[in-house]
Amino acid sequence: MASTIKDIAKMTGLGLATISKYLNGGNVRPNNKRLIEDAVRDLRFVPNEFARSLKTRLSRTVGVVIPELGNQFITSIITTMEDILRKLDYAVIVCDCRTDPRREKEAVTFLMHKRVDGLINMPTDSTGEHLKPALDAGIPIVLVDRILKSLSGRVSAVVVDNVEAAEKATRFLLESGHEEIGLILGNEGIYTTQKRREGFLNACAEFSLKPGEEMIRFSDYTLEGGYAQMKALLSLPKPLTAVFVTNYEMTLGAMIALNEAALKVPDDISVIGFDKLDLFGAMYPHLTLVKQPQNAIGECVAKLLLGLLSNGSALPLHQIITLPTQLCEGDSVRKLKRI
Amino acid sequence: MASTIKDIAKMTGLGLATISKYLNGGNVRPNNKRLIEDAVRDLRFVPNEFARSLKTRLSRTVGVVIPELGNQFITSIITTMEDILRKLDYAVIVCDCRTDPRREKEAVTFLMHKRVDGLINMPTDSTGEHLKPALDAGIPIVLVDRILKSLSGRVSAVVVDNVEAAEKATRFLLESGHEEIGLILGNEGIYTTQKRREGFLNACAEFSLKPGEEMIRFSDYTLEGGYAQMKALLSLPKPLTAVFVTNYEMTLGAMIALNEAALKVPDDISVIGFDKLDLFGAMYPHLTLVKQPQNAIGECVAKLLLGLLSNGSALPLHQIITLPTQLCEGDSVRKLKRI
DNA sequence: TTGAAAGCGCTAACAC
DNA sequence: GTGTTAGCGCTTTCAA
Repeated sequence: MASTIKDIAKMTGLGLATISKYLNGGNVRPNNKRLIEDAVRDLRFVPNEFARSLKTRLSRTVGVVIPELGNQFITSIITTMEDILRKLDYAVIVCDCRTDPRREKEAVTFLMHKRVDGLINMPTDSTGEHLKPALDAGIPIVLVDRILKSLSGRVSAVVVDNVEAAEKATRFLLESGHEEIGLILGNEGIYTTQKRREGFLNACAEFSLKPGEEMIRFSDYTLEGGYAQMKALLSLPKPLTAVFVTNYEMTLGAMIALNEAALKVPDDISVIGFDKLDLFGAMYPHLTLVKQPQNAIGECVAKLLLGLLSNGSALPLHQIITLPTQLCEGDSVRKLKRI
Repeated sequence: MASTIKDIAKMTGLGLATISKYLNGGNVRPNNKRLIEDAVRDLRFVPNEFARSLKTRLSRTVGVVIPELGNQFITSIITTMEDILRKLDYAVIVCDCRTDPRREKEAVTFLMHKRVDGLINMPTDSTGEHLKPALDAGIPIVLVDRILKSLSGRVSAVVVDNVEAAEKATRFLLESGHEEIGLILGNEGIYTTQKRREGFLNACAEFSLKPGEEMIRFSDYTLEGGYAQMKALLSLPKPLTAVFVTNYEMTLGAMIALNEAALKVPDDISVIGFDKLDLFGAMYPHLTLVKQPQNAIGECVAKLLLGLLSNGSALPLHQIITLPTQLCEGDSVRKLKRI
């Protein structure tokens, strides 16, 4: 049987309140402090979180709802967040909703039943409907990588500047003289997809270019998807001189498709990829790529939520943090003309 | 303020016990059942898990301790488990210990403080020291993909038949006439690495072959690692005719290295990879590979734990479940001789 | 600074 | 089948 503060009270002769106070960082007489510490050690006392939670109504637990665990961007963010949160004694409950809005809604309900103190969500459902119950219950929410207009001002969010990222990458290709540029995007309708598409089109417009719809491929942010769409791009009547792939998995897939087609990068085709500089930077040719600050994103999300959680009953000041991306130049883009 | 069963008692005129009983699946008079159901709906009653846990000493939560989130084998298993467990109302707390035994031990302590009902662990520490406290506390444990001899009989485990898997793959290469076979393994000292190495050597011995140490490369189960070790293998004085890569990420890395070296599979070199049939099966050439039953592993783990959890106070019957792998033949192995 | 006492919301004897 | 009651182990007034 595990020991309780009652046992400590008995052992030290002190009252429950004193012990509880000390355990929660309050001031007690040095002598009593020693007494309690000794008893805690001797009895191997560990506070019962159930009782504590029942009283405080706080679980020291946060829920994370994501579309898919098997994605390096998502897992790297979770790893960072989890690290920070666990250090502060917050447990992280992960719910993979498999890009299914119904499952996503269920996950939110589930986490509310588990009485999480806060919610982190990379939304699949773009209506934000699934978060309403949590919002009504006053549970602080931080969105990751995606913004939900319908929830504006009621949740915090951390995103990167997707439009600028795509503009920079596309502009780099255009300035190198490329005009036949393929674009491989994620799921249509998703925030990042829209923004990256927007950035791509912006840059093209700057150069008075209007890429055909067949050059802009929607996919699903998976390796298989990137592979398939790259194949599709290669089978286009008018050959591309360059391609911009907008996440890590799809970049990998696209590279595999290029290798299979025996196309040399950048001689036969130029490529700009996404994320995992350490990896793509180690390969030859070094891939030119858009690098998202994944660690910073995870940190921001964790700290934003922590801020909201410690905010007490004061009404939360929700913010949207936009982080910059970096265009890391490698050797995968051929200069078709002098810049 | 959330409603409680007291509110339901007031509203229905029933006693607390009746309501609690009904809520936990007990029998009540049909009329009262209706009464309670109506009240639950009207009051939007949700049982307070804190109070329930305090009383039952059960958290309906399980902890998962893994070496790394960014690994497809691990995340696919977690996804499957999480799905099954959540359906039964178990929350899954994930702790990524980054292949660090110290962090792993901390994770176990953390999860015990959170009072998880059970523990799932893909151990980094091969002594099993980190699990002792949980074992002493009587927390059911299921090991994934690795066995800890020191904990024999005190924990359950789900593994695949790694020796046989490596034997089959290696034998396939040998029977095709290959004699210069490279092997890319995971971290030295890890269970799966040892077993797969053993299987490889077994098969070689059957053919009276003793591969040089330089052909057996230890790595770390990452894409980067597979890439680097493939490069190393390619720089060996005596060229290989085949290579066997023992996980998904390293297979991907090895393929990239081969592509960079402009080596054609299987003409220049034969390859047997690991996992993700859907992916490697879509690529050309179709990779011949060892396929682990990832979903079945996740299912077994979840069900094994569930079994232990519902076992009540009866002393648990721990078992080791060994699942078979499959050798899926593609076009990536060249026949050097008629079989 | 300390201690007594109330109570968080639920479950589970136990008596009816 | 139902209701009364006594906790589970903690925090937190409040008075000393």
